[in-house]
Amino acid sequence: MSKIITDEKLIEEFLERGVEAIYPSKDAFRKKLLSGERLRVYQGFDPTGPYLHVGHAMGIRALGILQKLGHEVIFLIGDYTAKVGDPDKDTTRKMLTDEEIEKNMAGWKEQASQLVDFSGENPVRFERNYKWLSKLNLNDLIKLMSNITVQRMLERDMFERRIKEGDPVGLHEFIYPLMQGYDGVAMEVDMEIGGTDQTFNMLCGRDLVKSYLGKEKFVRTNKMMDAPDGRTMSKTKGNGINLADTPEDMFGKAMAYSDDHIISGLEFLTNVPITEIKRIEKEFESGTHPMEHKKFMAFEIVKMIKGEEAANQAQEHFAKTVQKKEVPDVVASIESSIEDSIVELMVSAKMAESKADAKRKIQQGGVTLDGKKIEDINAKITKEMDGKILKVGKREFRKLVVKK
RNA sequence: GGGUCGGUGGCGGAGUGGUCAAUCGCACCUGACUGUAAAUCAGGCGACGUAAGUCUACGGGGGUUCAAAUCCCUCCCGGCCCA
Repeated sequence: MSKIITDEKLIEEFLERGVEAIYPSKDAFRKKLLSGERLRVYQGFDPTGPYLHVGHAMGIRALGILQKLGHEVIFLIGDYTAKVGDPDKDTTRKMLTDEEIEKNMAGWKEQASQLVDFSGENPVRFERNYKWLSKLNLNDLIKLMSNITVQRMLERDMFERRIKEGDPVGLHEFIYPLMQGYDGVAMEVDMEIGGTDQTFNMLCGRDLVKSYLGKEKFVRTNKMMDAPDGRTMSKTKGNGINLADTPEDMFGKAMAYSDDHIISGLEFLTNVPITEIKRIEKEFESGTHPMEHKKFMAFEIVKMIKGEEAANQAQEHFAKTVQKKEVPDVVASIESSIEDSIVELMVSAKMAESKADAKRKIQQGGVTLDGKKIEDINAKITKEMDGKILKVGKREFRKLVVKK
């Protein structure tokens, strides 16, 4: 059992950065953290997609702070709840099969381990809610349901809207908040962390913990960061900056944010001190070039997840390939033989989806060899091409290795 | 159980016998431009084929027809209303 630390700086960091609200209040939770009591905290993740993204990183990093403070941290995988599907804004989600869930879960530990520690003397623990939810019987369910009123469910604006517009609302969707809330009961937690989209579910759970265990479950809601395309970042849509992305991709995706996301990006997705961010915000207003700030943000995002060295490399890569349009330092090579067709080579190297796609790319002028456009869709590999760089689109580079 | 509407490409959603590989929007791809992988603009977007064309595809199966996503039969699935 590890010692509880009451480092005020870390505590303030936990209470402030990226936080929308803490229930019942920040002060109450600060007091709790300072009390020396060891708390059990968790965040749940539904395995609806294979990749965690930087939005999840906000919560995971918050868990990491509590881990450092010596508290007991649980990384909950909602393998059972994912089967029901959290009610979406306007659609009923389809239920996932076991295989899909297993597939999506693979690699999560690795992705999350960039921000929390799954080993050491106070390791973050994995749980799966299948363990307890699958055992609930009808009596248990009825008891659970008696804690929440239909009125409260219907109040949820998402349901309200769907009903008004004649969109279907599955009855099982009402059970979702109860199941999520029961997780907290089963694990006897003191706090749950989640995005603001989880507020309703988490507060239902707070009531359940109070009623079943007679104690307070604190709730921290995180502000939500948009994806670079301006929509909400989502595992299902796959539009986020993923924790499993290469540093180069992360950097590039971060640079795709519009300028007005820079400040919130710095606050939510990096470790840059809040005071520093305030300073940048001021500088921003006085008219420094946003590009520099955005690069700084991209750099810091990569640094937080992948480390400083990777961030440096990613930045260099971006400057080279995107800004100067040069060939990057490290290029994967592909083997080919003389007389192979370029088109087929592109397909086998996954630079095009099909031969038709490859031909289209050539016809549209998107394929170059050492900077020279390939015009002929029937072009064949020659021995002169050995060692040259084949480029497809803006950022696909392969070095040709021609076997004699 | 009764009535009714519907199941079309990754998604949304047109299309009701040939001119449909299927309007359009989103997503995606390529190009131009840009501080940016943003925005904008242009083009593309089933597969195979240099092409003519061929094949596969409009919930599943069967049928009518010279010809079906479109008509008929049947099965499966869903919405809404009534009981």
